[in-house]
Amino acid sequence: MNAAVAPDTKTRILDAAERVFSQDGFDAASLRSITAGAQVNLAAVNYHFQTKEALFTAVIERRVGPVNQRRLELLDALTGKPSAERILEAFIRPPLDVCAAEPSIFRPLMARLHGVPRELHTRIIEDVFAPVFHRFVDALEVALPGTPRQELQWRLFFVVGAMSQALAWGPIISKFVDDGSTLDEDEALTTRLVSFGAAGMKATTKRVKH
Amino acid sequence: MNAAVAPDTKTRILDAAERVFSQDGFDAASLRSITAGAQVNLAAVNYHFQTKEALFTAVIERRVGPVNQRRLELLDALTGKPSAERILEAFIRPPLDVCAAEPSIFRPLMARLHGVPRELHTRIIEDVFAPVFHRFVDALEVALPGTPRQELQWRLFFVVGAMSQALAWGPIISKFVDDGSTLDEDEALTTRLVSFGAAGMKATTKRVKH
DNA sequence: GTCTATAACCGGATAGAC
DNA sequence: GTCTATCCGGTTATAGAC
Repeated sequence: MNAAVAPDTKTRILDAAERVFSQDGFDAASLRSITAGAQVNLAAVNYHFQTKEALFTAVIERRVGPVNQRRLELLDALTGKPSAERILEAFIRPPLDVCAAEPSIFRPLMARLHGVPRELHTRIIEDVFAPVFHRFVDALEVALPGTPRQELQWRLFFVVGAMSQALAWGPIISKFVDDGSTLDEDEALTTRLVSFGAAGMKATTKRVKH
Repeated sequence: MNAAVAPDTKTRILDAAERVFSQDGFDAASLRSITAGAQVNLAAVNYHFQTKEALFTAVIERRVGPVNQRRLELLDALTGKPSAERILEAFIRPPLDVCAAEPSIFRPLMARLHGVPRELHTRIIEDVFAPVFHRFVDALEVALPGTPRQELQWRLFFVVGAMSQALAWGPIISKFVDDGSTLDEDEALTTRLVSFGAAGMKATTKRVKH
């Protein structure tokens, strides 16, 4: 009922922190620029979040939870014996939808989360992401019988990497892609990732020369 | 002839910087920890490299050049009408070989380079990596006729992401992979990436529901 | 070329008033 | 809950001796 009232201090800090962490990364971001953006006092962040690390964790958790929940919803909605394509789409679409909503923020934020792990990220990834990851591996095991589970795990990891790469470098990818398409955003990228990833998932491993 | 003499100041700084940047990232790394590791004075780094950014660039360039040169050598050595597998192997093997040589340093360093772009990285990537990238797209265009060049560019980008992901998270990937294989390092990872990437390259794009 | 010393500044965190 | 003021340590970069 109450339409978009002015957000409270804690929310304003989270919003501003999201912007600044996304743009500068954890180390280069300063609490001062965050509090300036949130138009709150520097001390407020310590009152509400204690430390910079805890603030970062809060920023990530606010976004990562819903994405993973949506992934599982889409996965559970698949009926029959779903193909690798449809399983991957359930995995890929939720984060890309969020990124499409506000690219300048969520794209680098997601890409950073999947980038080089800091102890900070690791806990979040392990606790929140690992269960979802394994649910999708389970589904892929049904869709692609005969492929060792371990292989499917590696390949799903590769898909995460491909997605993360597209998010991170999307804005300047035109430097590499010839035609004018700055960034076939949203739907085209999802399609590309799904068809690439599904094909990779189905690969028949050949021995490379040894 | 002269067997491994003590490296000079400039080289010691580069070596130490490589370690520290790799471990902490550009922002969190401090010149003080670098000069401590190199056992040189703080001012030496400014004398030899002027700024922290220039030092970082020098660190990257020292490693990235040889890797790309080796990539092109392997590509040129392919005879006949090489398959996507062999082309991708020429692309993937050189960086993975370097990473295998000293995993704790080069894995995160390479992964950081391909991570979220800072203005800093962007120039290096554009100048040094883009020409190599296009050479490989050329080769893939011959190997996979009928696939639009633009599509091949996106997919090679995805391969870079998969590789980068494997490098970045390799050390803790055992949290996700069920069996004990902490890290099928080196050869097995190359094989996995080549077969996954080649299959993805050959994907026939299907329309995702719209 | 390499050092010491220091400039000039910015970082996170906190104490204590209101 | 929110502010002001401040502590204290760390940062890059440079000036100038040797």
